[in-house]
Amino acid sequence: MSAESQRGRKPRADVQRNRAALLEAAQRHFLRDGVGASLEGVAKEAGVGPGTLYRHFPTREALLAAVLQTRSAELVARRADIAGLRDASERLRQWLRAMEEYFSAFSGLPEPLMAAAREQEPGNPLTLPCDDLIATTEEYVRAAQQVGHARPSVKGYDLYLAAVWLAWTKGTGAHDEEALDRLRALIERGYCEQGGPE
Amino acid sequence: MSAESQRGRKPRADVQRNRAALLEAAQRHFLRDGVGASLEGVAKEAGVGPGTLYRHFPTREALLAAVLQTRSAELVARRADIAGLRDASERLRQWLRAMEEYFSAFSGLPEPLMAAAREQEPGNPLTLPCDDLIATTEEYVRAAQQVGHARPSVKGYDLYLAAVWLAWTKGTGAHDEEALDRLRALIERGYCEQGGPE
DNA sequence: ACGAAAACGGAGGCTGGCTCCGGACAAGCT
DNA sequence: AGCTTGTCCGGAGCCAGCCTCCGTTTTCGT
Repeated sequence: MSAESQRGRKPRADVQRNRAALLEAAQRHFLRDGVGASLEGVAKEAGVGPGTLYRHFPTREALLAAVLQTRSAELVARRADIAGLRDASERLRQWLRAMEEYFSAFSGLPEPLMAAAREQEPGNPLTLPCDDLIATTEEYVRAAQQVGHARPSVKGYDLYLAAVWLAWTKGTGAHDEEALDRLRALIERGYCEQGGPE
Repeated sequence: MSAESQRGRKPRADVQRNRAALLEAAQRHFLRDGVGASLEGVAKEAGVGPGTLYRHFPTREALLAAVLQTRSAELVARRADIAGLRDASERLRQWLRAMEEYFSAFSGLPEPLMAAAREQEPGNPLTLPCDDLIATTEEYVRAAQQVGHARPSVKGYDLYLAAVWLAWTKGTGAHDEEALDRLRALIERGYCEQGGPE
């Protein structure tokens, strides 16, 4: 645990303080203005200069990944809830909903998510967490397939993309909840074995 | 037809020339750099100043809408081809493909498309053409429903959103053609009546 | 050919991203 | 405590792109 923090010299106090302040300010700005929020504004609100921000987080994606890391507690909580469900198909459905909500945290989040999924070399700090989510989705899909509730041709990646889509539509397009429900139903009929949920 | 061009005074020659040059330059830039291309660059390539560009097209969306208008010949050609098909479900399928390809013309096009679908007041120049496409989709959907090839609960708007999604995924995410095919199949199973295309 | 109306176009203000380096400051040693 | 050293801070500054305003130029009608 603390073995890593002792490697090399020592962790300076102001570094941790600034990092925490930046993360908090960034989260607030992302919540209010979306992922395109002004980084200068974030730095100002955190009480540091732009240089400090860019040293801690060289790119917007790096900052975003760190903030998302902070919020990942949501997802692990959801996974715990999901584990209690009996039906594998219900677990898959709830997992997709959990991802969709997670991706809806900040307006404009789906774009960098897609960009991260594209890159093979992890120059993008979002790539690793995304691959992790895709792998998790794949597990849920496999379980649902084994009980005959998901078509064999469906991949975890497909449903991950579908979750990103729903989040994107929610944030970008019509905020019509009816339309979103129809879209979710459409996706579900698309991956379920003949006949769908009913 | 020409009644409008004679109303008031007359259309100046340089206006038409500049407008045409702007449209051509804009199309080239959008093709190369996506919809976020530098408008200053467009103006420079068209051989006019920024002021001229903004007088002709007050916003980026207005320019985009005009360029898209230019390209709509594609779509009407596709509609003519589609009209020759026997099966209503095949017509719907082809129409969705046609929209998907049309929306893939410029990288980043899906975002303004979604933004346009959201607004009710047509301050956005893209809103009208989009509503037109949605209405057309609705027609194809109705026809497919009447021969029992599409579920009654599906709306034209849903499949329009799906087409935008596919274009977005193609442009933004993995360029994996296999994955796109799986996504298309998923959508299709989602809107078809029990059993899907096979 | 001339005058008025319309259009041009570039200078310039503004915002936000990103860099670079002189100065400050914390950690450890004596 | 005081010093040394290396890290870290932070703002001045540069660049790119958006958009506007107004003096100048072009065009059309007579």
